[in-house]
Order: sequence, then C-alpha cells, then structure tokens
Amino acid sequence: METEELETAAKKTPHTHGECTKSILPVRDALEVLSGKWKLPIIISLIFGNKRFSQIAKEIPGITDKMLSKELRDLEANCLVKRTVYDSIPVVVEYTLTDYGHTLKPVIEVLRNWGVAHRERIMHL
Amino acid sequence: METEELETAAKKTPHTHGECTKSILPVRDALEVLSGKWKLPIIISLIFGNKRFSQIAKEIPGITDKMLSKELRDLEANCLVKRTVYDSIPVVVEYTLTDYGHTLKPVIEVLRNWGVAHRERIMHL
DNA sequence: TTTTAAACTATACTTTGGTATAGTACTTAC
DNA sequence: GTAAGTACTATACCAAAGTATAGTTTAAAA
Repeated sequence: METEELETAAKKTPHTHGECTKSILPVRDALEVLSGKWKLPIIISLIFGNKRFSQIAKEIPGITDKMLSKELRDLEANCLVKRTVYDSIPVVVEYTLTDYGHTLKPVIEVLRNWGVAHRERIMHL
Repeated sequence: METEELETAAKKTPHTHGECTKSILPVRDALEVLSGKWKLPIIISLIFGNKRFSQIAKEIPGITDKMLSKELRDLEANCLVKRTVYDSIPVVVEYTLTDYGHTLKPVIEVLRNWGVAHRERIMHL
C-alpha cells in the first residue's frame, strides 16, 4: 500500500500558503499586544480605573519597577494607555486606558470565557 | 497641594486584589494555549483540514521538526489535537483538531478582528 | 547499494524575556 | 540633615524559548 493512497481526510480541503499566513498575522498582532507576563495584569488593573505608577505597582504583586515602566511604555506606544503628568510636587503621573484600550475588553472577555472552560476541562482529567 | 488630594479619577472604582487575580488567571490560561511562535500556525493549519507531520511542516515556513513535534505534543496534552497512527509502511501519523480544538475558532476570530483593526491603526500613525 | 521518505529525537547553541539590585532627581516631613 | 515618597533608569544576571544541525528507524524505490 502506498502512502499516497491512504484514506485519511488530509486532502479534503486544499488551501494555499498565502491564505494561512494572511490569516495568522493579525492574530499574532493581537496576541503580541497581550504578550508577556505583565501586560494583562496592567491592562486589567487599568480597566478598573485610572492609576498612578506606584498604585499599579502595589496592585500587581511581584512586578518590578523596571518591568512596569517598560510595559507601560509598550502599551503607550500601542495607543492603549495614556500617560498624564500632573505638575504637582512631587510629580505625579497618571495612567489611563484609552478608548482604544477599552476595545480590548471584549477580547479579554472571550479569552477569559474560553480559559474558564479550559481550566475546568483540564482539571477533570 | 498634597498628592493625596489630586483630582484624578484614580480613586473612583475601588476593588480588591482577589478580584483582579481571579479575573486574570483564566485569561492567562487561554493565552498560554496559544502562546509561542508556532501554536497558532499549527492550529490554523489544522482548521483547514487534517494533516500529516510533514505536511504541516511544509505548510509552516521556518518551523523545525523539533518545534513542530514539541508543539504538537503540547496541543495534544491540552486535548486540542488528536494524533492517529496509521499502521502502514512507512508509518503515517495524522493530526486532527478535536471538537474541543474547534472551540478555539471563535476565539481566534475575535483576536483576528481586533488584530486587523490594530494593524490599521498602528500603520496610520 | 545508495537514496529517499516518514516521523521523529538529541545535543548544543543563541536570543529573548524577565529578575535582582542599585542608583537617580526632586522635595517635603521629621 | 536624614529619611521617605514620587517615578523612574542602569547594570548585571538568569532562565525559558527557539534555532541549527545532526542522527535514528524502517522499508521501499532507483
């Protein structure tokens, strides 16, 4: 019996490379925005309300100042977070989720729902 | 003017640690399933139809055998992919998205839609 | 008899992500 | 004048993720 003649379903839906790649790229973009250990905690923390640097730091156990600073800059570069400097003494900086940042809420919801179900499933094995 | 008196919106919606953490964990679970450079290409490739090892390898430019093998085992451990060995000569192994794996489709769709919009937005800056 | 193909595994290496620790500038409170 | 609070930055280090390259088994094809 030749390999090529196997009765698998493998050949049923032919498709091109380009199709796949084009379909993957934007998904990757979205995942990148949420990637890493700290972006999600930061975004979710800001969904609950505007925060100052040290407030976020306190709310996220384990994060270092360096990572918080770096990730906030990342999120700002992606227009998801706005940084406002208050000219007080000492200087206070407030971080806000932009309107655009809030468009992530349904995305996070879908991920959460799937995640909850997945957790259930993996537990009961 | 004291820091504590600033008229920011930062104090409007108080919430607890526990709330945040519990809300983050399942999202992370979901992201983990899709994490890394190769899981998404593999899943999407299998959405288009069942495939054999070397077929997937050919469809995903740049992936090494080692990574493909490792990621497939990961996906199998998460019940997303089924591995079927055909007792032919030479041995042929077919990979299938399980029904459960297909539940990822809407998740990927949401990510893709957000990703497309995000790509647009970042481009036009 | 060497090559080809299937589906891998093994070893070593590099790159990226994240951590640990310390230090900066400014000012107010003790 | 020393400590403490604001929001950071710098340096060095470490571990996980990914890459490169090669080797394994079986058997058919050239």
